[in-house]
Amino acid sequence: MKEDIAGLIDSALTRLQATGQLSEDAQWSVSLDRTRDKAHGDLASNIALTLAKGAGLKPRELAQLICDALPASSLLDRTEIAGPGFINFFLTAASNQAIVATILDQGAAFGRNHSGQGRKVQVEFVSANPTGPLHVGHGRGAAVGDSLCRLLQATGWEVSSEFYYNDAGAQINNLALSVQARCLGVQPGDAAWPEDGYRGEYIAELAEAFLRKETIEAQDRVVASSGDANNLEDVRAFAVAYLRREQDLDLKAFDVDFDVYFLESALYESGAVEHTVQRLNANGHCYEKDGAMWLRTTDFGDDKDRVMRKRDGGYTYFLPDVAYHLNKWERGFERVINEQGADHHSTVTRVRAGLQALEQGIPKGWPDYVLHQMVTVMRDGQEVKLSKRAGSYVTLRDLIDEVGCDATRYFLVARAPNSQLTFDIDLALSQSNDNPVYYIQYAHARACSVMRKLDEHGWQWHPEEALTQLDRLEQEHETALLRRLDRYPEVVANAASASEPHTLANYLRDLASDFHTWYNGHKMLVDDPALRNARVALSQAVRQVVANGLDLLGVSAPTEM
RNA sequence: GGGGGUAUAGCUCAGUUGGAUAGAGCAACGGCCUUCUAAGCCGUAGGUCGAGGGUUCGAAUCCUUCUGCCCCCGCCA
Repeated sequence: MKEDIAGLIDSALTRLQATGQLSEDAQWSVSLDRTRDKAHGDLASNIALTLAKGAGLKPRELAQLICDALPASSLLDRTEIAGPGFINFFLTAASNQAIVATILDQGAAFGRNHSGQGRKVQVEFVSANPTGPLHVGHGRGAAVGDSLCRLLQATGWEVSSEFYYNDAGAQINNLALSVQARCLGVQPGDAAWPEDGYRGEYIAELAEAFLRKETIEAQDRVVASSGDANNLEDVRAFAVAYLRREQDLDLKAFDVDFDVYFLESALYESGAVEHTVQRLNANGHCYEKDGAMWLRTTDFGDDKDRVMRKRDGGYTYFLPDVAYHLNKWERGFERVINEQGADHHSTVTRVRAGLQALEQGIPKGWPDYVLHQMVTVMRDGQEVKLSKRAGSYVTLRDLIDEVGCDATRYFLVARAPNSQLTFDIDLALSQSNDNPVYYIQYAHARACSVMRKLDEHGWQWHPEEALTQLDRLEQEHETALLRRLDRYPEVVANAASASEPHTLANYLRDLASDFHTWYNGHKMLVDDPALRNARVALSQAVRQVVANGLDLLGVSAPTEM
């Protein structure tokens, strides 16, 4: 639709060039905006404003010339020149109504496109180390990352989702020591409790399971406990498997899964870390200082150089990070999106710098990052800071158990990643019009309910006939709804390319609102068969778009509530 | 001190990538259920878009300075 109108403007301008009213070397790219105010028509262009100066004309005069030169089109009802020189386009009712046919025809495919052209993209998200249950921040990462995957898939990319975790570093050692202490009856606060030990209740549960010699099956491993608390290696292996399984279950309850689980330890085993060091060294970007080996990341935009190999001979996390991303590049992902908490933002420049230092032809701004800000959980107007099991933070599981998967996902994905998020438990729980999740789902359920009622009346809906009767959709509320539906493909495309799933959440809320307004004001199941057919068709089109959109957010679309 | 993010209605937040009179929801107030689900709808009220300067036909949006809040600045991840 938009392209069609843009094409008309284009030919008008070319015509003006031919008649000499516009200079031969004038250049333009037609921008068309959907209008905010329906008094301004359906689409508006500022083309006359941008070209007026070069043409030596007043914007409104040029606008008039363009309008006069527009080719005739059945799409266009009329044009108006408004304000400083905008051209407003009023579409014919028929061209607005046609969207219903498109939606019913394309069904679940409506809104999807092929702009990704099957190119490979990887989305890495959550990537929590197995040292405890997932917290709300991981939940935000999971909701945003998973929705991003769905959006990229919907726009023609070949998507691989990945979870990276460290199963061997200092934090894991700390975990093992904490579990071991619990096994030996030592509690947080005791003199023998390890420094910086994990104090949560789950450590005690883990210790008990270890002593009971349980066998743990996680997504990527099976580990049987030896029950020997003196063997720290046994404890470590068991603890990692135990917490991996717990995180798996949390993610499953959140309806999120991953194509690949990638272990940091694998980078050591395969020699990738060593290879990366050699490569950086060979390129002359390293130096020794204070007994450590440094990478001169300042050569690549970092604000200070970074240690790669510690004084004790071990590597910092930075080096495996670089090796890991090199590995991603070698796997052929021309696009990689890392979804992480904003507290990791300092790694962005560092990793990119490390990749540049490899001199492998990796693009400067690669990979992409989506960083989400902190989540605050509120209940009864008070900030909730702790969960009993985790000790120091609110777990994702707490939220899912309390408000459900749908509401949790929606709330965590409905805000711009880059803004701090307040998760209001009372709001997420409320089954009222306060709650946008139910508001949107209710729109879907209502449309389904209409079909059931239709059946109860003994009526049939005739889709093919309906498509010839769409001209009966002439109410103002119906026009608004049609215009809204028409926007959906652009919303999906934009949410995917800008990595902003929240814009889709907002759209769905607006769509639901338009639908409820219409539903409340106009009866669908009227006696007039043509009108009834047309309205049911519109209702079904809305149902389809709501279902398609919710699916991209990972939220269910119930048929009744 | 340095870096990043952010600041929009009393509250939670949008704002179609620079467009026309800045929008929703909640909270407040007033209406609508013998009619397809009231988990809904309609109306009223609410603003110096943190502050100053700049860029241009046009700025909440871009640049700059300042202020507040959040995050990071480890040979932890």
